[in-house]
This record gives sequence, C-alpha cells and structure tokens, in this order.
Amino acid sequence: MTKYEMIAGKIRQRIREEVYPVDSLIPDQVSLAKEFKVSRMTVKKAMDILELEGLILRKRGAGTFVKKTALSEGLTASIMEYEGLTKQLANQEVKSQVISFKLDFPNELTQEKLMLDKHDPIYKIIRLRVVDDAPYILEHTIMNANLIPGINEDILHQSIYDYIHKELNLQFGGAHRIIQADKASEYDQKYLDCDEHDPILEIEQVVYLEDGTPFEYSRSRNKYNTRSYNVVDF
Amino acid sequence: MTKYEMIAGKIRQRIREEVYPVDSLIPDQVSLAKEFKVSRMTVKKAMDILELEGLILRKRGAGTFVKKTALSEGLTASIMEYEGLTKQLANQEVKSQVISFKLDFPNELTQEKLMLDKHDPIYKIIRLRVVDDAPYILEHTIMNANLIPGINEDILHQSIYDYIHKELNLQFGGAHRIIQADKASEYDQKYLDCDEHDPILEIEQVVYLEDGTPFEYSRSRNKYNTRSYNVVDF
DNA sequence: CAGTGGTCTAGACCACCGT
DNA sequence: CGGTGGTCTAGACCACTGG
Repeated sequence: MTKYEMIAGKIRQRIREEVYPVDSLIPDQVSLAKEFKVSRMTVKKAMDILELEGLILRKRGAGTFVKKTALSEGLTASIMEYEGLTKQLANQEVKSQVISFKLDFPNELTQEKLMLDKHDPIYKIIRLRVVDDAPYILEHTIMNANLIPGINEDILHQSIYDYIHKELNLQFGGAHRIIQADKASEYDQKYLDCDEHDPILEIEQVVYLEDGTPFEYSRSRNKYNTRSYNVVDF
Repeated sequence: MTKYEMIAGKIRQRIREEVYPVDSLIPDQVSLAKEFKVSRMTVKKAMDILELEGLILRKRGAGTFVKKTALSEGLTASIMEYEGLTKQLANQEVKSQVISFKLDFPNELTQEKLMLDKHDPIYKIIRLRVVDDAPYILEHTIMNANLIPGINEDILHQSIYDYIHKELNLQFGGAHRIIQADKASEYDQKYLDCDEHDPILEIEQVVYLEDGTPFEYSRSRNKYNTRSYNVVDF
C-alpha cells in the first residue's frame, strides 16, 4: 500500500463520515501535507484518485470541494465491470445450463472481432444462466481456443472468467460493448421464458487481455424487464 | 499546453504512424526524458495519459508496450459523452419537434433523482428528435428550473446543452445512466413510427453539473433497430 | 544482477481565483 | 494581492522482471 493510497483512503473516510461535509472546502494541500508528514506531490496524487472517483472537484486558485454526489453514490466504480455474472450476483445462486459447446472455425465477422485467421480454432458456447431457478441470460460466446485452452463442460458450469484468471493466469485489459434492443428470436422464447413480443436487451461485447488481444466475442440476451445496464461516468 | 501533454501527443503520433509498432517495446522513460529534455516524472505523466487512453501497457521491471488495440480503436474516449444529440450527429441534419413544454412541480421519483423539494419548479419537456426527416428519439426531459432558467421554445428547437454551456456558463460533471429495453407505449408508436410490438431501447439518465448538482432527469427512447449504446472501457 | 517502471521528496515557478 | 492547485525538476530509493 502506497502513501498516496493511504491518504486517499483517510480523506475518503472523512468525506463519508462528513468530517468534510458535502459542498465544503477540503483543507489545502500544504496543510494536508503537513498533517500526513508527506510532500505536497503525494497529497496531490491522493487527490487525483478521489477526483477520478468523482468525490471531489478541484478549482485552481479556489480550493478543493466535496461534490454533492459524494455521499449518494453507492459505489465509486466508474463502469460496470466485465467480471462475469458469477461475481456480479455473488449473493444469489447462479447456475449455468450448457446448451451447446462446439469447436469450430470463425466466420468473417468473428475473424474481424477476434483478430483471427480463418483457420484458427474457436469455441462456440451457448449457455443459459439461471438465477434462483429462473432463466436469466442467454449467452452466445465465442472464444479464441488457442488463447484460452482447456475449456470443458465442468468449467462452463462454473465461471469461465475465474478459470482464465486463476488457472491460466491471464489478466483482462478491457472491453467494447454495444447495448441494443431486439425482438425475441425463437431461441430466446424457448430458453428465456418469454413471449413472442417481449423485447430483448442484448449486450454484445468483445473482451480483451491486458496486451489488447481479443479473446471473447459474446452476445448476452435477457428479457426486457429482468436486467438493465448501468453506467456511471464523471 | 503542458509539457507532458506535448510529449503524450508526440508518442501517440509515433504509435499511430507505427514508429513504435503494435506489441513492441517503447523506449524507456530515462531515454525519453533525455530525448525531450525533461525530467523522468514528466515522461511518466505523459505515459499516464496514454495508459488511460488504452494505448499502452506498462510492466514494472519489463518495460512499456504498445497494446494490440492501439491502432484499431476508432476513438480513445473512454465513454460515450453526454453531449446531446446535436454534437453526436454533427454532420447530419438534426431537428427538434417540441411536443410538450410545461412548468410543473416534481413527483416523488423526480424529487429524489434531482435532489429537489416538492415546491421547487421543474420544466417538463417532451421532444421528438428528427434526423434527416426520420423520427429518431423521443426524449422525456425534466429539468431543475431554478438551476437552468430561461428555457424557451427557441432553445428547445436547438441544443439545450449549448445553451447551458455557453449562455449560462455551467460546466457538466458527469451522468448516471440506465440502459434498458421496453415495450412500445402508445406514445412511442405515435411518434417513433413504430409498430405495437417493436422493442424500444431506453436510456434513462441523470446529468450533473461539475459540483455534483443534478440538473436533468431524462428518458430517451428509440426504436430497437435505429440506435445502440456503445461503451469502451479499459 | 542490470534495467525497468513506481513512489516520494523538497523546492521552485506558474496560472488562476477571490478579495 | 495572498492563497490555491498545477507543473516541473533532480535525485533518491524501492519493487519487479528477465536473463
């Protein structure tokens, strides 16, 4: 733990406990540097973190203020993470029903999305995610099989992301997402317990490793009134 | 323009022109500091920018690499901005048809979303955004009338955001969004040229000023196959 | 073990805001 | 104008990676 992280933590706590109330001026960097016995640069780095989290507003010549939203925000995470469902719904029971699991070659769209050659092998996976015994999300996933080897039905019943992280020791680097509405296909109707005219929310995404290699292209579909996509940005 | 922004710009250009190709090692910070005749801290700050933009990957002990995605990304902006339609579709002809424009008091939901008292006045605006003569988005907007005074039909036909920025001199500070699918209401059907069973994509958002004061609560609805919501994150 | 990036310092100067 | 935050420096030490 670095000094600036410690200091950011202390200030964050003071904001939450309203020692520094909403809309008020925070002590200046020189005073804080003295209090924490560090250089001003270190205090500034701590403030950089809090600004990224959306807790404070800094004005040259005026000072640093606590934002009105500092308390009301549930979480500080800037965007919904691409951690997979298992982590997002940690408290509820998430099961996975494997509908289809094949090895195949990529079509043109997939070649482009995953930066692949037409002869590179891919996994084609269709899973139904079930939460508390109700169908929740129908996931069509395509993965680079050379990059993520050794997938089997056992893993598919649990968390693919855990496997990639902990077994293969690969780090994630980001994702591109397209969120759109769509009509229910027969597939959706069959597995998501929905009507012919129920709207579907689809999250199409490409997920990257930390060096920028795309490893997954997926479309996650759910019935319109079961799930939304949330974004917080500052 | 600061030194570290200049340096970030130069390095960014070298990456784009493949002087530093994808997957390659960038010269170390000490060499770059010498080349640009600055201290190493300044080079590091430049690198901080490029990392935020998702162009590079830094590994302690190893070096700094160009990410595979550095070239393929259209834009570096981390999230779609809340600039309003007028700016997003700068090249196309965007018109606004004002369907309804009233002054009113907030209901409970609005009081909560906009941090208002029940006696605070609000604008209730319904606009149809028309692009190239086709209906595009139906916007239900509620604004804090004390915060954003002086709105009139003239402004509603153009860009409210420009008015807030340039006339009122207020800066934006962020937004919360919920993206979801919904069934078409009679209202949607009437104005968006859609069928009873066409899915609707709705973006519900609260937009904040830089000090965290919420000033707008809106729901933007469009037919399922006309618009998607895109997110890029690193 | 050499070389990398990350942290931290003490101090300097600058840009900006309010009075 | 005084006080704020932003930038920048030169140098030190540390943590980590790779051969």
